[in-house]
Amino acid sequence: MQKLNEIFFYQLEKAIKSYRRYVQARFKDQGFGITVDQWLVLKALSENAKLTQSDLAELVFKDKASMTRLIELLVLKKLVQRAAHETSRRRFKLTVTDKGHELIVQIIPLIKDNRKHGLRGINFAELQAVEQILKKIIDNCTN
Amino acid sequence: MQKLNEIFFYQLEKAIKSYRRYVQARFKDQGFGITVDQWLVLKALSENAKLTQSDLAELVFKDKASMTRLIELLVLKKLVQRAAHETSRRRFKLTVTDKGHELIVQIIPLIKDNRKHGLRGINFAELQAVEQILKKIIDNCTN
DNA sequence: TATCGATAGTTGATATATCAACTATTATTT
DNA sequence: AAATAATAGTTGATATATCAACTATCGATA
Repeated sequence: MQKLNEIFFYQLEKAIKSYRRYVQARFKDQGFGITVDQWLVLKALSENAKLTQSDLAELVFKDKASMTRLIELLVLKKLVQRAAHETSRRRFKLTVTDKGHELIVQIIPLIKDNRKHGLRGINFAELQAVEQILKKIIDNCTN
Repeated sequence: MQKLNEIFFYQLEKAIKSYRRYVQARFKDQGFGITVDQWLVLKALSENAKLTQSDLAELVFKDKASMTRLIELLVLKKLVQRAAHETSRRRFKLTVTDKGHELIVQIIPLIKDNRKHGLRGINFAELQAVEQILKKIIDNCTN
């Protein structure tokens, strides 16, 4: 496997970081005052209101402490609301506010465009193939 | 391109983060008191002594300020030495110390094993194919 | 060679991530 | 039911990243 495996993970890192930077820069350009991670959490919450902070942490690969603070920021920005949970007093009920939903609607075209831009010149079959390999890597590293 | 492109970058992020965590955990287990980024910088320096701090920053996708501090840490750990540059008074001459070289020698088997582990079940052709696609993404996001 | 823009690196402020220790609550076991 | 384990989330300490403003030096050019 020669030298390729030496640079493979490097390229992997470079690809995702380039994409993140590109996305973050466009968020900023277009006046969306949130980070990529905040966006991911907001989106996840809007799709499933039952997610706990721990779930969200796992979802974006951070720990619970980081999630506490990330959500604090979303609340400060009035994009998410924290309220008492119906059944558990340990948990919180996290709800996307109207302002949050508005932001989602406004940002989605940009998100779609970002993906399109990042994947320009790559066809569906290729994408599928890469995804399978990414899954193998994830599996290798988490078991 | 259906839903796949929605999750593609997510998988990409998950793959590299899983790998990083795996590597960092093994560094810790085996008593190597450095971070993955510190390792990358150390390795790069050992292979090319002429690299400036700015070069190194670019190499590991950080800014110059971060690199200043990362190198401070490598110096504190006595793995790298900073000295006056022969020709330019703006630059520093960064040298891997004996202790640094020793660490490199000791850590390399682990590095190789990590790569092997992370890429288990993936053949060379697949790896090449993925790499081509990663290059496209990098190109798309940096131009 | 004097001027001026570019470059190498640092610093302080701020943002964010991570770890360990902790509280409060809920679930499980005996 | 009481004891214990597991879970959800927070906090403080620390590590690291990023940004903008800055100093010093170098290189190009007029």
